[in-house]
Amino acid sequence: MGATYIAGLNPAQLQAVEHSPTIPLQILAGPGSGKTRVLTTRIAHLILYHGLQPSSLCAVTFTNKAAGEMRTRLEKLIGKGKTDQIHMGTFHSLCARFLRRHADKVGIRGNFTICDADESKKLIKKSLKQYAADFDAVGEGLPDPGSVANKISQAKAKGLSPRDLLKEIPAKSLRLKDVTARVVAEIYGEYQRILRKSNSLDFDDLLVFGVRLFREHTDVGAWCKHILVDEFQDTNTIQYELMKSISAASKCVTIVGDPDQSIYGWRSAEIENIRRMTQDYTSVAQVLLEQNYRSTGAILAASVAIVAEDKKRMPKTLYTSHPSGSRPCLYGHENERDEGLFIALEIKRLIAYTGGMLDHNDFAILLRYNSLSRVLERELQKEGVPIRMLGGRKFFDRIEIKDLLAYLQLVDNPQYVPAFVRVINVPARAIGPKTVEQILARATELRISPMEVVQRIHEGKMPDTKPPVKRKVGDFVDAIRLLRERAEQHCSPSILIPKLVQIIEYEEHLKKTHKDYEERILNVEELMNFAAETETLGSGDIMDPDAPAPTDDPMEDTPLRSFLQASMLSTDTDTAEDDKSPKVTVATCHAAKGLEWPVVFLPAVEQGVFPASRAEDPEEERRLLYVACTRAQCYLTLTFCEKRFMAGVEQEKSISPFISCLGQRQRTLFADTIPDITVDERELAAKVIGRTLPGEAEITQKIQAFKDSRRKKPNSSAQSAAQQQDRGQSPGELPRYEGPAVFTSAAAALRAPLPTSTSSNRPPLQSSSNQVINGAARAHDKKPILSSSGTRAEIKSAHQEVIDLRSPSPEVAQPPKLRNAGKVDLKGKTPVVRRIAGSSSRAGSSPDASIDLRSPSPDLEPLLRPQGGKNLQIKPRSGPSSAKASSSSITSFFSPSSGAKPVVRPTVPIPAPSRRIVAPIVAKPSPAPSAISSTASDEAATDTVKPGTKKRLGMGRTHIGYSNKKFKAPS
DNA sequence: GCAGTGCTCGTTTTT
DNA sequence: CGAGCACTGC
Repeated sequence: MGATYIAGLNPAQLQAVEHSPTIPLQILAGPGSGKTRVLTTRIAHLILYHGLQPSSLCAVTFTNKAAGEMRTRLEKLIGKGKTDQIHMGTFHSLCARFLRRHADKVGIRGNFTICDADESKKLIKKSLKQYAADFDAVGEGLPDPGSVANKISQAKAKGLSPRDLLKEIPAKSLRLKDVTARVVAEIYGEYQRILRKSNSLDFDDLLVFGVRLFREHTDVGAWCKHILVDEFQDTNTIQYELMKSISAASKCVTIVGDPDQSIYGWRSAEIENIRRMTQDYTSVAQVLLEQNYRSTGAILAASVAIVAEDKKRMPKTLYTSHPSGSRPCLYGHENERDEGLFIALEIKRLIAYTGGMLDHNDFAILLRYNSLSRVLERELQKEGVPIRMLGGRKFFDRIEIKDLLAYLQLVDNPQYVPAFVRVINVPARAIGPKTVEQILARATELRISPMEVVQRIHEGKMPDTKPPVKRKVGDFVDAIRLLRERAEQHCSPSILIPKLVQIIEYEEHLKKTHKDYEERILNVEELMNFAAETETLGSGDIMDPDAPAPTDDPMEDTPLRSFLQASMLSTDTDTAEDDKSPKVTVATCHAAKGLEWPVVFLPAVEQGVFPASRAEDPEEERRLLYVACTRAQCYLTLTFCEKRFMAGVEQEKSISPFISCLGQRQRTLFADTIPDITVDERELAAKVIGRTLPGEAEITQKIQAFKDSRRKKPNSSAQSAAQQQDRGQSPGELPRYEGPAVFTSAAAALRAPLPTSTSSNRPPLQSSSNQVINGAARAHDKKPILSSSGTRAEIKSAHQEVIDLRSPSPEVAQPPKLRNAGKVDLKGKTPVVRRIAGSSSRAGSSPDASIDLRSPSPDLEPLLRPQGGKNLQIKPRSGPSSAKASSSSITSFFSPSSGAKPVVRPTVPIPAPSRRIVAPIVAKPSPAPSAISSTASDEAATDTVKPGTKKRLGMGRTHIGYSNKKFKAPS
């Protein structure tokens, strides 16, 4: 069939798209293999070719952002009209949507409030206090409410009730573990009762009640003819159950997943679900997408080498059609400030050396956890590199936002106790904790909501209350009542919020209670913007395709209710950003899932961070590092420090075991110099990301400008000392790290044990055609890297080198224009002012950070014309330990459980590499021991691609421009 | 009842 | 180092 939407798919992708709609399908897709494209194309195919009604399809994504992405792409394929009819969203948002409409069927009310994690933690904390005696009895203090909340959440994720939990605990045991478990079970029960009384569901409840709804009322899900689930490796048990119950009628499911990218075990995700599915559904077919279109060969090779160290992992094969490119860079620094500065300078350098082909949007810095961003933010800010923080709920977690939302929640659902408690005394109404307790007690006693209690007090129907309370409560009750009337008339939140702010005089309250009230008022305005957005976008992903026509039923959806739901279910990652100027993305590795950037930095690749010191599953941490590495298209840089401040204490750090366990292969996989951006290198990068380079003249000029800008800053210590004094500064101020062209001690230590070429930035083997990277390969040599003794001298001397190259920081030289300049506290306190969001996926207007948006088709170009020229039949590869790896059946991909169902494999020949590199990517002893400062091997490296280009530009390896001092080999 | 000060504590990842 | 916490004095 010549359908245009199918054009450009490779055979495996085509297989997945065209696979029979009636046979359950698993698409096992490696990173960058075009899974989102396959998924959307399959949806289009189901509609356009098989004639399924859009409204009979259900597409589930892991985040709202991903849903938005999918929506954008589908609109291009099948138009907005059809796209809007598809039931699309996260499991949570889908459940919320159906529960609103069928609330009565599961014993709740349609105006239920979604209780966020913060409020549920508060509720749990309160309940917990009653159990102090139980813990006293075993000589312990109270456990952390957060951990209790976690345990409850885990129970729900597995579909366990409080009673189920109690069953597993030995009665009357006094072991701490059992006492805790018992208390958790009891609190769980009590917590649920409170939620019910509040007409509220927490995040997990959305799924629990969702399953109940679809399971017990099969008519509710009867519309569903096919359900497609993305990121299936990250689904937990209850989500799996949900998928099952939604597909109960049709039994038609398509899932996409990658076991290697399973990084949500801590949230009870079960990779096992992939295997379970093959048992629960009949004749499950499986298609593997192994062709990577995202990254260069060198990046993919290093990434796969990392994840392949997981011994329990099912080996598999990945291909890339891109050339090898620069090896990922592995770089050590003395401390995190150097690290941050290094990254800032590298970003500038790469922008200059690509002649502006790359802008700030093309860079990402991925962190193991958020707190690592502090120093980084500061360093980048100092260097004038603009950043955006991606992810988290920062915006919706701000006090001023929570306050206003609580009011609105109370307006919509007067039973919701957490909101009542939060705002009954905001602004201050002289109703302190004690009074609140009395009101709550009263409510319990009378079996009414606390809101009802104050209403009665206000109306004088509640005799024995102190007179002052009655007076104070008046405004509050009136405000809520007024807003409720408006809300019921479908008044939009963008009108309700200003009204609310005005009635309760919220701005005055902010001015009185917060120093930074200006910022907070801006946030309030931002909330109004968000409300307006939610309305115009038809409430985004929570839109209901077959919503009934508006009626006067008070339980029907109001704009306010949609708005509240959107607020609770969206992170600021998926809300649009107003400032569109290019910025470097800073995100956690988790938040980076599914995204890609031309350049990725990975700071703090250290023991205790990767894996995180309290991580439970080290293999999951390894996969996380793999996920992070595979986000990069052209350049990947891992950095680590010798020392890092953690918890206010300076700690000695060593490189991550996930890297050091690679042993000698580390040297072939990673470079310890930054990539030399030659003409060829630039062209390669341009090709990989599907862009065109500016003319050489322009590039040369940009490079010159960059060099000039660096030169202005003092480079040698003597010079800098002089300049420093010229400015009247005292010497001995913070030294400034001037150039990544120098090795710090840690990097030197990396080199030390074995002499190796540091100047060639290319892997020993390279090919401009397809490469095969076989995950089954394993390193046999496992020498620890930093432990080698006798290298101290080298460390020292290299270290010395660094110090010499530093120059003092001219504090005056602040970067000219910073994001939010003026509002930002330059001392580095919370620089977050307004909603700092991710790319505007919903609007689809911002090109950054979204797969393929940037370069829709060129990415897939190689698919059509495999460089090798010939289509080779895929065969099990032979070679060291790789035989099993490439065997291609369902049984080999997963645990070889015997009960495996028939397998459908691509029967079409898959374009295979014309030249293969079979891993292990050769642990050849590296050629030139003396190569540390060798230009010769440098030349050799570039020459392999295209000779002569280098001279033209006249740059050596150390050219980098940060420093005129050439690095010398330690003698 | 409230606001300010000192203290402590602990720092993973998110729908 | 920073954000939340409890305690204190008004």
